[in-house]
Amino acid sequence: MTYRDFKKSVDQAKSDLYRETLARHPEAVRVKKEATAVRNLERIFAAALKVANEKGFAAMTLRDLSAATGMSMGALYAYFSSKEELLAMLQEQHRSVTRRILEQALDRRRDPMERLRAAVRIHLYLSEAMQPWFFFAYMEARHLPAAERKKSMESELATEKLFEDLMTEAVAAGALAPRDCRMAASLTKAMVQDWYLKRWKHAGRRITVDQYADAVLDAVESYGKATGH
Amino acid sequence: MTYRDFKKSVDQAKSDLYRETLARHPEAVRVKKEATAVRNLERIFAAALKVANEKGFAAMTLRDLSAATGMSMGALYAYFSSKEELLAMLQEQHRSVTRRILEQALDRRRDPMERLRAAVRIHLYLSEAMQPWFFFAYMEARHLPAAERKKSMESELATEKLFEDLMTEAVAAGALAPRDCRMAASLTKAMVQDWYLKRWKHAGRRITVDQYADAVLDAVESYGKATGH
DNA sequence: GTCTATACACAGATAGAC
DNA sequence: GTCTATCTGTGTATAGAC
Repeated sequence: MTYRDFKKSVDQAKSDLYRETLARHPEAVRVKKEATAVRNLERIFAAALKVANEKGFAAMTLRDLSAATGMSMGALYAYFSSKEELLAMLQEQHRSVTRRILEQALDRRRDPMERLRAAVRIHLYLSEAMQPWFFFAYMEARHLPAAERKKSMESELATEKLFEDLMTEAVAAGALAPRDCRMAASLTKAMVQDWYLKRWKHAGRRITVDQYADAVLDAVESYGKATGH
Repeated sequence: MTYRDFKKSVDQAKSDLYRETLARHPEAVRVKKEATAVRNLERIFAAALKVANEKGFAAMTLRDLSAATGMSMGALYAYFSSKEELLAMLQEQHRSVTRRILEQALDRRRDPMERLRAAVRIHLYLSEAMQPWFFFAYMEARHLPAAERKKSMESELATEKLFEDLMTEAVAAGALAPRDCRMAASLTKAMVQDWYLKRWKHAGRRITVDQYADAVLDAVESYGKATGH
């Protein structure tokens, strides 16, 4: 699979997700007509990510958001009841998309090494298709209230655990040499995250996500083939 | 060299650095007695890093800072003329420490592979000794005005370029197999940064900086020994 | 549903006593 | 040098007309 194929399937799934978010926050979104609500939520989320990723969520004022969406502040408050709730909605939507896409992508594969490669690749592809979301979730995690922050940490550790388990399986199957799989997974995660945290750098070097995925997988496999001391 | 040895030399250099910062901002710091100025700048910087790394610099109010330092707001303003200038002072001090320590540590070594190992290790040690500074510089870089942000990006790219050049030298000397050294340096930087960005995770696993450095260098060397396809 | 106008709180910054 | 008291702008949030 290449990034092009992947992106199509993600784009299709997107509008469903807005309907889900509406269903999850019935008390917050006061707008009743679903079509209107979905369209405006999309505008609000897109504008919020754009502005917040430039100057930070705390520094983004609701007047900024009003200007960026073309909606009045009064209208904005029909879609969330406080700025903090907007933050929670953004984080939650991000987590649910990530979970869903990763799960369904790994479903059909069996070979451990193939599953490991797919997990890394899909994670990179998804972060490319939804870069603003991933960047936002990473940078704003510490501004969440305790309960939300915990969810965010767990979600991150789950990804890492997935890498670790797949590596352990690959070792058991003889596809990788014995290693500290938890450390290997941690280092892999760091390389994957750099893709969306430093996008300007990679873009300036004209690196595509496919090339980056190849490089990361190459690093993982050569680390796993050499003998640890 | 281990982390213990390294930390001593850094601690010694620290008070010099406050005197330097004072010299660089004569118009901002109105306090004339050097000993007082150094002592209070130290308190202010430590408190600012602590609070800002918890809730973000934008969300930290000067009243927070006043409470954390035990100084009044009036007193704080004797050490900087605006919150934005405090931000610039913090970033600048971070950059100058990093530059100085890295340069002096690489001075005496000649063998390319040894220099590469030292560069990675020293970078990790320094980020450990000054974790709050590194975390702060990374997370707050995008809130800087354009000119400051440019300096910050250049400083980061310089570190990466150092890794790249040392890898290129190591390849030329036959110590590493031919590879895309820029990509290898980029991946290495990502692993190094993860050490101070996700400290809670590594601390929870009881990983020491020495162990982490070994793992990263192990990854770099096995990547550099396998033949790229 | 969306707008304009406004309430109220709290931020950064300073003046002037000590 | 440091404090307390205060000024002024701007932020979040809402009320009520359309």
